[in-house]
Amino acid sequence: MATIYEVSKLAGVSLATVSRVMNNNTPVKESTRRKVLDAMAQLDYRPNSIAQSLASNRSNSIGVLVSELHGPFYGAMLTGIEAEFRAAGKHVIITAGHSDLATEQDGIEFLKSRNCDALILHVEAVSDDYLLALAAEETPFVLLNRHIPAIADRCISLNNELGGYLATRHLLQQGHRKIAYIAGPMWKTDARDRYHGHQRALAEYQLTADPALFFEGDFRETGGSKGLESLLKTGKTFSALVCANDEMASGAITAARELGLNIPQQLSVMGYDNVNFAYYTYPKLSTIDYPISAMGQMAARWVLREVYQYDGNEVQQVFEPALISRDSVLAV
Amino acid sequence: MATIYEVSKLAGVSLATVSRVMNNNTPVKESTRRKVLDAMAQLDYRPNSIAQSLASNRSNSIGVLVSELHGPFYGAMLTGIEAEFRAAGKHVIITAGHSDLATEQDGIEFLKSRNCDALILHVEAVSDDYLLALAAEETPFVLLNRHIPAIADRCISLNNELGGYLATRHLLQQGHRKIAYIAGPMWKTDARDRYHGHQRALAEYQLTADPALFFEGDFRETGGSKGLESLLKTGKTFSALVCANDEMASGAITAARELGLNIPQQLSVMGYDNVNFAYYTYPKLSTIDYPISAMGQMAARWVLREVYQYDGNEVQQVFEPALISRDSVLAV
DNA sequence: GCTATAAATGAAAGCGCTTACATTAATACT
DNA sequence: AGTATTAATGTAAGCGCTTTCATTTATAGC
Repeated sequence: MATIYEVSKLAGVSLATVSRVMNNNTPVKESTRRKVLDAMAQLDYRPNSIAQSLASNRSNSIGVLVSELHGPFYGAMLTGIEAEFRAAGKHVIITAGHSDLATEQDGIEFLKSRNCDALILHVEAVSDDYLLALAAEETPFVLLNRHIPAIADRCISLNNELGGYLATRHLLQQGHRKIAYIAGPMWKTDARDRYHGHQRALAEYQLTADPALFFEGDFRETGGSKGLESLLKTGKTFSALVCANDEMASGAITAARELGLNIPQQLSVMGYDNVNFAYYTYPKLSTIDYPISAMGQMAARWVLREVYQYDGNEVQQVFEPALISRDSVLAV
Repeated sequence: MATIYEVSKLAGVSLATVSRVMNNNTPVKESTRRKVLDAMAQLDYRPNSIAQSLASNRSNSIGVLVSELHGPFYGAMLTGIEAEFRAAGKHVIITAGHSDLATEQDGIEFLKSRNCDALILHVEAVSDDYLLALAAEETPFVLLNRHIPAIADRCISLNNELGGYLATRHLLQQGHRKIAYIAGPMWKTDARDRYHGHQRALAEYQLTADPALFFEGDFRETGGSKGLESLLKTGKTFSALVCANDEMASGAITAARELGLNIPQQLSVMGYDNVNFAYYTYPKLSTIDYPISAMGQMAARWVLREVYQYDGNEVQQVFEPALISRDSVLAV
């Protein structure tokens, strides 16, 4: 592999000049540039990105930490991120945090140790304080799907409250009045926000959430099935169920089917996230769209702007969810 | 950030010695090692991985190219890969090829330019010749889900023929005799192999595939729905349908439902891949398990062995698919 | 044509490590 | 004790670039 030195020799210029035409950050006479470019082509020269990084103190790599690499949600997010960076010639180092405190912290350390120029974090287990401390360090980062007021400018998040509101309002508009709710773990902000939206929609209809029709799930399929069973056992009737995410909605639907409950005829169900498989369930799940891919892309843009001084596109920090009406909700 | 130089000064040893305790590739007296370790701890020293890479000509990074970052399939694969490398302190650079020739080639160039020590490729559009040429270059790589005889030692693939065989045999064992087939694009090896397996199973029952009951799909949902409609239009009857992947099976099931066909009572359906959502369909999809996560992990091991001289675990190159029997197939 | 200023280029010092080679310290053997 | 080995450590030359600062070359102004 040819080095910059050989290029400079062949072109009859100094190392510095070759470097200049590569980075074109300093004016170079057109004729000189030509010579250098020709020499590069002739030698099939490719700059050594490691050496560039060492000398410039820029790795051109961005660390991304997500909870899981698989699953419908994170894939979409990574797609948005990667596409944006690839176009900019930056590369993405990924790692998984598995929603576990130690693993997330390790992951962040790992990425820092790889000299990432910036980090995009989708962390759940790590505390606000930890992130605040991290913000005081030199590695810049953006938070996806998390809102910490003190560092709001580094947060890209969804208006979860609005999504919760939209889901329940949809049900109310379809005539439902007795609406059960299966929440996510209430220690998670997004779970709480979604529930608050639910309450707000109810309030608009002069209703309040019935504690008996509330179940705290775990955002996983079994949370939905167990939730539905538990809800049914209370003896309280309800004509609709909103689940705080699609996995739980799917679990609830499956459980309902096993109990001989017809969906949506006997029970309308709303999901949340609009994850890929929401389209594959039967009936097709009505849900709230979470524009996660766009949000990933926006996180990438944030980095491009703040870290690499790209200008252009404004960064949107708060995203709006949207109602996706499919077949799991019936008017009553 | 402290450098190796400061550590060496504090510990009262030379740079080389510090380097030695870091890499422990050369014996260092225990007392010296202690001093160095203490100094490191005291300074909160973290080696600069870029500098290490430049000096050692090893980037400790592995490039991974997959068709898509989202989707049920690749996520599982990435999980397997990342977990293995993370444990080894290597990091993974990912990029997407989108099953497109130019994008795949670009992606490979991109990864090479990032000084990856090795590449793990899941490529579809790029030709065998291209890969053969790549094999002649210096960057080592493994191919996932592709088999090229001339470089068989770098290929990790599934016995697709066996999977096709298992799917159809399952149907035959359940008493089905008229079996329709929706294939993937027949220019893809895996699509062809799966179909050959189908034929072999039929042959064992003294049957041959009826061309009228064959449809070439595209591995996507619409391929399944269009396939089923087309198959139905021929007027030929069939009691079972095997689809060359789960997406198409899901499309076929949805189309069937819209046409008032009961699954599995009136038509048994087999999928292929055992992708995450196969569990969320209704009825739950009987399918062929593709151990893609394990295969990703194995690709990582290949790299660890061949490139980083890890010993231990043998690398398994050909994987066996397995039948997953769920609810979309009924005995007749 | 000569100086003042601006534009283009070059020289060389790092960036923070690894590693071949040289040197010194420790151990073994007579 | 003195030499031969072996083990442990140090010295210093890179790895392939970027970038500051100095120098040279071109342009302008008189």
